[in-house]
Amino acid sequence: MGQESSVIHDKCGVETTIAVVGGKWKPMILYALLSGPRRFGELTRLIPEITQRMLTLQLRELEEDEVITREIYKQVPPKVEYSLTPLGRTVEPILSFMQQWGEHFTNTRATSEGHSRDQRRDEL
Amino acid sequence: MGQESSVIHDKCGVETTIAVVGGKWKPMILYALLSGPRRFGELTRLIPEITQRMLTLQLRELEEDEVITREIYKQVPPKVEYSLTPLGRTVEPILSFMQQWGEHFTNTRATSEGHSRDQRRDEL
DNA sequence: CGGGATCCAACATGATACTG
DNA sequence: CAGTATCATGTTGGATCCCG
Repeated sequence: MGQESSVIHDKCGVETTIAVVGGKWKPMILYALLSGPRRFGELTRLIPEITQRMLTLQLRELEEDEVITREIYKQVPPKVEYSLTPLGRTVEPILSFMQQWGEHFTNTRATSEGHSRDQRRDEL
Repeated sequence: MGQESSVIHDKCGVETTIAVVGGKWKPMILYALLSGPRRFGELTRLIPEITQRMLTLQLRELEEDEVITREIYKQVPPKVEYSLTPLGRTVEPILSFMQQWGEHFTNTRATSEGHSRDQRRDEL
């Protein structure tokens, strides 16, 4: 009883996943960290389009989510290294799945026809 | 040569996936459609918090991405039905993976400690 | 019933300059 | 080097009213 419409209160893990690994920059940041610890400056060079501001903000969020760690070496000039946590390493498979589905999606649509909603997701 | 920094131009499928199934409403809409075709009014009842405007916008995007179809029955009062396309049905597994990773993430963090970034993703 | 049109608030992101 | 601070803009979502 009470399932009259079975309303969806599906604040599901999907949202969580998107919140943690989604967005414009986090996938690239995480991808950059898969190969090992990186310094702030390295990340800006690996992801040239990102601003310092956004990199800082995204790194702080990832850190708060315990997906990465931030290690400060007390020295001059300053050195800070970012690394994936064990939890952070579990993102690799999910990113991989999302990547694959995204490519499948793009390929499927590319075959049958070619119109696009925003600025062509497959442009680069 | 030329791979000096191996810059990440990873406008990868991850972004595509997020663009198609991500966001605040699309997962719920897709979930609602997994069980079969739904009318506009049904969807608003299944997802009470969504506004008509957002439901319309999201449905249009999903339609343009060929994830769903929109069938208009010419009659009075008007009747419109939304259904998943075959491509749309392929989202089920990826949504499932994202769901599972999101729950794993939440559980992992819940055990060791309890602080949160935004308004607790696991609140409901 | 199933929207479209308009206006507005909130948030995400960008540009630029400055600092310990 | 690794940020912070400030300001401007873009994008998203909500509220409300109207229409075939």
